[in-house]
Formats: sequence, structure tokens, C-alpha cells
Amino acid sequence: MGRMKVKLAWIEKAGARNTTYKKRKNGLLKKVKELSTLCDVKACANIYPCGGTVPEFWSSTPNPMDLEIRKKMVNQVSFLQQQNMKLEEQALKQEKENKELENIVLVGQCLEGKDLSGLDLETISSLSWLVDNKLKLVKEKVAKKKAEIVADLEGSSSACATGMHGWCLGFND
Amino acid sequence: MGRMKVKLAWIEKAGARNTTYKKRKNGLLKKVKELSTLCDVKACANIYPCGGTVPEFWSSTPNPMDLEIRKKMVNQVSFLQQQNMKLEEQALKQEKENKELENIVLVGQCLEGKDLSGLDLETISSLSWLVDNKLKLVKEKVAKKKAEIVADLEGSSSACATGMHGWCLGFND
DNA sequence: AAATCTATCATTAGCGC
DNA sequence: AGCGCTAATGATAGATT
Repeated sequence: MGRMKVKLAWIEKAGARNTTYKKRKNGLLKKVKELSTLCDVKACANIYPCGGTVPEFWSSTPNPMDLEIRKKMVNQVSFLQQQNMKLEEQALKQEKENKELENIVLVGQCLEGKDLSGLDLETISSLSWLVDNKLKLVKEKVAKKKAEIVADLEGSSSACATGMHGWCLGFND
Repeated sequence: MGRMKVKLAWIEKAGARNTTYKKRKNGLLKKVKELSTLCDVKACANIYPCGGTVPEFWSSTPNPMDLEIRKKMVNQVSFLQQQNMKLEEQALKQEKENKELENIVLVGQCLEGKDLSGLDLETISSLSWLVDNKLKLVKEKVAKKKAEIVADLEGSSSACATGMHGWCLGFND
């Protein structure tokens, strides 16, 4: 009688296995509860019996935090994804704006008498396209941020620089 | 020495609590493992430290669904957080670059003969400061992205526009 | 703070009912 | 099956290094 040293292996006898299961399950639950109260942590344990279809679940706390925490994590993920999308949009928008401003700089240099012959064809085409089609868009974007400055510029604008596709730098209509 | 009978209550001393936590956590894990192997059940235990943001969890089995899903979610959260940080950085950087380019446009307009008298003092000061101190920075930033174009411009640049604080638009030294 | 030790407490295997 | 018992193993609080 008494107790033998336990072999850490699958218990073949179904009866003994079941007894051990119940005993140890209770012991485990007790341990979880103790840990929970002693160290102020939410703890729970899940047991999925092999044959059973429905996983058995129990916890040291009345309302297992489990589901709630998962919900929170799901919310966190979707929140971060949304924020990511917003930031990506913003970055894209700013990059676009950046390119347009760079082009304006280039056009400005051109108007000052700089030679465009050194630029590659693609850049020149893109500049031409910008000048023909993007003026209004650029104007709007810059104008929004520099509303009062643009207003002053328009007020004092008299002479336009060299015409290029009928456009000049003064943001006139 | 020896061991006293444990009081089942919150351990106030942080150090002792932490030690107990670690010890008992390990013990619990061992128990779960044993139950799992002895009785052929999938078992796992979860611990949610109160102060911690991310719930800690571990299991007796290599990968119960539960655990795997949560790990993925945790990874996803941290991944998204990192990406968020990167995007924020990028947005900030581009915004800065944007402002500088806008200033270049303004300076360009000024060099073309536009009147600066309409601009408010703050803007003029900022432009002056830009011209005096930010040339190199701006040049570097724009030059990086337009390396070959800038090279061509420098090659063909002959005349500089009206001097302003000894600076001209051609990105020369 | 992490490992090791050890006396003691806590769990539980095997048994009988 | 479930409960109680008991001795042996297992877990661990507190001290030490």
C-alpha cells in the first residue's frame, strides 16, 4: 500500500486513469486558484478531453477573462489596421504632393532660364503634362495651405514669366 | 528555515510575490504536463498578469488551436504597431520635406521678381533663415531623389539668378 | 535577480469499503 | 463508480550563496 513513484506515462487502465484524472484535475484547479489569489493574476486552465467533441473549460475566476481578452485583442488588431490604412493614405498623399512641389521647383528653374536639355525625356514629358493638366490641382493644394500668402501674391502679381503652354507661375486664373 | 504553512492571501511584498509567482507557475505547468500525458488530454493554462498589456499564456501541448491563434494575434498586434511607427515616421519626414519644398517654391517666386511685401513678417523671416542656414540640408534631400537630374542641371548651369544672401537656385556650391 | 538547499507542507497512488 | 485513509512522493517558503 502507500504510494508508488509515478511513472510519467499514459495510464492504460481506464478506471485508474479516470480516478487519477479527477484527482489531478481538482488539484490543478486548486493550484490555479491559489496562484490567482496569491499573485493577483487572472488565470484559467482548459482541458480538451481527447474523445470529447466539446472542450471542457474551467477557470479560477468566475468570469473567465479569456473571451474578453480575445475580443480586446481583435479590437486592437482592427484598430491598428485602420490606423495603418490612414497613415498609408497620408503618406501616399504627401508623397504625391511632394512630387508636385518638386516639379514646381523644376519649372521655376526652367522659367529662370535654366536649360532643360539635360533632363531625361520622361521628366520633360511629366513636366509638360503637369503644366498642361495639373495646374489647378497644384494651385488648390498649395493655395489651401498658403491661402493668405497666395492672395497677396495674386494681388501684387503683374507680370508673368515666360509663357510655357500658356501658363505662368503667378497662380493666376 | 523550513517552510511555513501558506496563507492563502495576496502577497504584499513585490519581491516575494514575484518569486512565488515564478515557482508556482512552473509547478503548475509541470502539473498540466503530467495530467496531459497521464490521462491523454489536451490541456493548457493561461495567465494574465494584471499589470501586463499582453496576456501571458503557455500550454502543455505543442500547439493547441487556442494557443496558436493567440500567438498569431499577439504577433499581429506587435507587427501592426511597428508598421504604424514606421508610417508615422515616414509621414513626418515627408511633411517636413514638403514644407521645405514649399519654401523653395516661394523663394523661386521671389527670385522671379515677385513682391515679398505682401508676405507676413514671420514667413519672410523663415525664408531668410531657410536661405541662410538650410540650403545644404535642402540640397541634400532633393539631390538624393533627383541625383541624375541635379547632376545634369549643375553641368548645364551657367548663370545664376539674382543673388540673395549669396545664394542662387542652381544648387551650386 | 537567479540557483540551490532543505525542512516542511501539500498532493495523491493505492488500497479498502 | 465514489469516499476515506495513509504513507510516500512532490511542491515549495524561506534562507543561503
